Formats: sequence, C-alpha cells, structure tokens
Amino acid sequence: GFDPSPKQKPTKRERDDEDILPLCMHLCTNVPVWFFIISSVWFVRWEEERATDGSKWRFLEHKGPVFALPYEPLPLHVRFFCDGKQIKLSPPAEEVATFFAKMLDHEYTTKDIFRKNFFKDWRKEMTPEEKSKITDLNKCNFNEMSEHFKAQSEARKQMSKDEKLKIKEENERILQEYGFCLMDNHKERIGNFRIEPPGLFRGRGDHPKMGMLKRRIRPEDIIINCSKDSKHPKPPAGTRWKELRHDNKVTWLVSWTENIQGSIKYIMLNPSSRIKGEKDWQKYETARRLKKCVERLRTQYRDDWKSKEMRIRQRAVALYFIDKLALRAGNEKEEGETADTVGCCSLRVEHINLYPKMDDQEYVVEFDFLGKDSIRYYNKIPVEKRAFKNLQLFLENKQPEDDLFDRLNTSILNKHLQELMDGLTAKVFRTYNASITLQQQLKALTSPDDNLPGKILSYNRANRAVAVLCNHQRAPPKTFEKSMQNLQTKIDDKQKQLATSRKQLKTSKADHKASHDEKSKKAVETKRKTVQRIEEQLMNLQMQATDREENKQIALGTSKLNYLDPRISVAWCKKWEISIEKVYNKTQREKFAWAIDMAEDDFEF
DNA sequence: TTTAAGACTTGGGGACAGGTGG
DNA sequence: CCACCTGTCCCCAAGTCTTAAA
Repeated sequence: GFDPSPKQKPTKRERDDEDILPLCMHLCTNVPVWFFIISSVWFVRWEEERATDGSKWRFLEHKGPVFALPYEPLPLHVRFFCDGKQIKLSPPAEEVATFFAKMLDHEYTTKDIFRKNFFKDWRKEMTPEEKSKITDLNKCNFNEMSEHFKAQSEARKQMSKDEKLKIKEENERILQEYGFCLMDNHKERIGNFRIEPPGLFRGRGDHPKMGMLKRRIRPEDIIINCSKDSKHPKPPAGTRWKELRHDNKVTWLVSWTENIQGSIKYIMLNPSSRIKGEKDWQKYETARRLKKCVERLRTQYRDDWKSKEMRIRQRAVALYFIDKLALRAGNEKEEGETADTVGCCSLRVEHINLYPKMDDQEYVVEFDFLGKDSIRYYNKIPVEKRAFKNLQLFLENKQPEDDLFDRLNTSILNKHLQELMDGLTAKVFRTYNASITLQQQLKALTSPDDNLPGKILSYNRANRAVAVLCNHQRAPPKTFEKSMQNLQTKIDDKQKQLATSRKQLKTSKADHKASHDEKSKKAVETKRKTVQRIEEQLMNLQMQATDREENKQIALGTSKLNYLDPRISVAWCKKWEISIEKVYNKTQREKFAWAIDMAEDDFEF
C-alpha cells in the first residue's frame, strides 16, 4: 500500500548536486516498495544490490577529518602563579593548564579524583624546571587565565553581525568540503567529521578517570578508510596518516584510538544516510518479529522459573526483568576503569530489596541502582510469585556486593535468545516494548474530538509513557521554574482577557436586545468569535503548561530517536491529518525519511 | 572457551542560533 | 532593536553486541 501521488514528494530533497544521484533516490517516493529481501539478498528498488558477503559498500570517497585548531599560547599579560610566584609556562604545560582554568567554575575541579588525575597528567607535560617548581595543585593560581577566557567568550558574544556572519560562512565552507562523502552513488552527510579537541576528560557519574588529559589527535594517529579507486584524503602538509585502509566490511571513514580508555573512536555517516537508515529499519523489523513470538517466549521463561537448574532459573528471571521493566542487558565492566553502573545481568544483591508484603501489594521488588550514564533507576514493582521466590533463592548466602545472577552474563543470555529467535538479543526487548507501548498509548489516548494541541498533548503523553518505561530522565532544566512562571503569567493574562471579552459580549448582547438592528447583531457575532478565539488560546496555553510540567524530569528525545518505530508516528499523523512537522523536527525528519515515505495511516507495528 | 578488540547504537548535557515579545 | 527564551544540533561518553585473537 503505497501512494505514489506527487503531493508527498518532499521538495526540499531535490536540491542535491546534479552530477550524482540525489540523496533522496534511496528513499524514493514514486515507487511502490521500499526494498525487500529475496533469499537474504537485499534489493533496493532500482536494483541496487546489497551484498551478502558482509560488505557494506563498493565505493567510498571522502576528504578525511578536520583537526582541532593548534594551540595558541596565551598573551604575555595573562600570568600564572604558583605559591605566589609568577611562572611563565612552556607551551605544552600552559595548554594543559588552560584546560583546567576553563573549568574553574565547575564543581568537579574541586573533586579529589579530578584534581589528582589532572595534576598527574599535567606534570607529564612540564619541563624539569616546571616540575620542580610546581609540586602542589592547591598552590596554583589560574585566576588570570580563567578571567582571560571569560573575557574572550564575552568578546565573542559582542562580535558584530559581520564578524559573526564571516565565521558562519567559514563553518559552512568547511561543512561543504569535509561534511559529505560519496558512498556508492550517493552523496551522504557525515556525522562527526571534526576530530575531538584535546581537553580534560570528565566522564559521567563517579568516574575514576575524571580529570585525566585527553590528548591531542594528530594525523599520525588517524586511520583512513576509503575505497582503493577513490581519491584518497590527503594528510595536512608535512604529516602522514597512521594507515590508509580499504575495508568495505565496515562503515566508518576515519578512526583513532583515544587515550583515556584505549578505545577506538570513529567518524561515521549521519543518521540520514542510506547505510544508517537501512540498519534502523532492520532494527524495527527485528522488533516486529519479536512481537510475533513474544507470548511464546513469555510462556517459556515462566516455565523456566521451575527448572531444576539454577542457571536456567536465573536466565529466566533476568529475561522477565528485561521484558517487563525494559532493563538493559548489563555487560560486565572492568573495575576501576569506569563508573560503577549496572544493567540486568550485572545487578548485585545490594541493588534490590524484596518485600513479600508491602501495603496492599504482594511480592514487591524494590530496585535501586545506577544504570547507564549513572542515571538512577528506582522502582518498586510487584512481580509474579514464582519470580519472587526465585529471587529469594538467588539471594541466599550472598553478600551485598555479590552478583544477583551469579550463573548468568549477557553472552549466555544472548546465546539463549538467539536460539529462540533469529537475531534476538536483549536490547530487542527494549525496542519492542517501547514501540508497542507507543502504539497502544496512542490508541488509548487520542480522542477524535480533541483539537490539534490536544492531540499533540496525547502524543507527547504516549511518548512520555515510553520514556518512563525506559527510564529516560533528565535534570530539570535550569530555567524550568522561571519558564513555568512565565507561562502561568501568560495564562493569567489570557484569563483576564477572556473575562473582559465575555463582559463585552454580554454588553453587546444587551445592546442588540434593545436595538434589534443589524449593526448590533454583527457586533454580537464579532464578540462571540473573539471569546471563542481567546478560549481556544487559553486552552492551548493550559495544554502547554500541563505538557511542560509533566515533562519536567523526563527526556523524550532518546526514545523518539532510538526506540520508537517512526512508522507508528507517521501513521498516527496521517490518520489524524496532523502534519509530520508537529511531531518531528528537521533533523528527525531527515533521519526518518524512510519511514515518512513508507508508512501509511494503517501501519501496525 | 575466554578475553580483548572492534564496530556500532544509545545517552544526557550544553552551546548556540534564531525566533519572539517588549 | 535588544534581551531573553527555546529548540536544535553538536559533543562525546557509555552502553550493546560481534568478531578476532589468545
């Protein structure tokens, strides 16, 4: 079911370069299918073939990365003091010092670990003389540096329109030159073509490595990936790449090894690209396949709660949590390398409490742990009796710091899931439960009688239900109270306005009753319309306030971008004749172009 | 089989641009 | 026109899962 009518064709996508296929070709609009699978070979509608040998592309050409600006030494009047004495720092030591100076206002520069890590790495950049003079961070005075940077950023804000425009144009030029690549026949936007500048590592939560120096990346650190028959990116004059390779089994264009965790960083394509879009689509198709067999799997894990084998019971209870609570898998992490956070399989005894009875509920489990990004997961939830009994069993003879599921890890769990359904892993449950929840909530909350703002509120509420399920929290925005107050003021004003209008309506009605002439009749009509308009405006403001209030600590973006099958939203928009812009902003529309073209109003996840 | 490396997705926060209302 | 506010985009960290190596 695809409507090829030209009205749907997004015109903005037609401005791409003429000499290559426009971006939209692979997301195209005037053909009855997106793409489909025949014996595991993918065909795109114009017969562009997806290989089966694991290769991701045939041709790849790009300009390489944009490096961070080189360090510019401080002007001489900006001084640094240690123990009251001025020291002129060598450029390498000075550069690292400026990283610290720029962070002076942040709370974390007061943290012991941060200071210790920073000082250790800073000393590595010092000359022997500096090393002997600077032995205690507490005696270091970075104030002039800090003031200097504050003044600098103030000056940037005060720049003239012309200067700002110049910078903007330069950025645009760099984007045009480095921000795109040619992959097979498409010009594609690159995601992050700028190399991360050096600085002090922060990390999230209680990170043992906070404050360490994230070193500058040079061309000699860079691995370039492109096709042999492309024009290879040139390293900056006088330098060379670490390696030039031609690996079409991967999607990245540039990589380097970062020095904090020793992990590899990549430059890849933007989410709007064919290669990301197809992968995204595939992810949701896997989740839809789970939908078809999820009841079978649920029966199975409930059955496994009765198994003779401990490992199977643990596996089954963990899977129950992942399914019911949308927990992450929980890979093991190396101790001391990262903040202490857990997911399902890595839960420890100290992270749960069991209450056979709590208030009017039975078999309540209380979860309290730090998950990804050290975001707290707190939940009190009744579970099925047999799961509860199993948990009691798993806790026997254990210390708080022991693993709850000591016979289980993510690889065991995923191996099991793979046997239950092709392509099934723990995170598919999160995708599935998020998407199905959105679909159900939209169905339950959208009322045909609601006006547009009302429907949008319903959409956001459905989205919110998912964000809550996935525990996507945010710190309340710093300006939250203020902006709430502003909105309330607007509402109060509107209410006053409404009262006035109503009074005027009443008066004009009385006038009309008295005179019965044509002019007064018209006046009544006008007033009636005004009252109606103001009522509507008031309602919209109130709706906005409700939405904002409910959203105080909830982040909708992550679920929208990563968990919700966009076709559900597109279908909802079509069904209620709401323009897609009300639900997706420009970036999101670009990412979900495939779904916007594909989904009809009757799409079922 | 276990561990480490590699590849790719998911995550919150903040800078900044651009719109809005006074 | 300016100050302020809001939404967007960038930043880059931190997960998941696969693949390669020991």
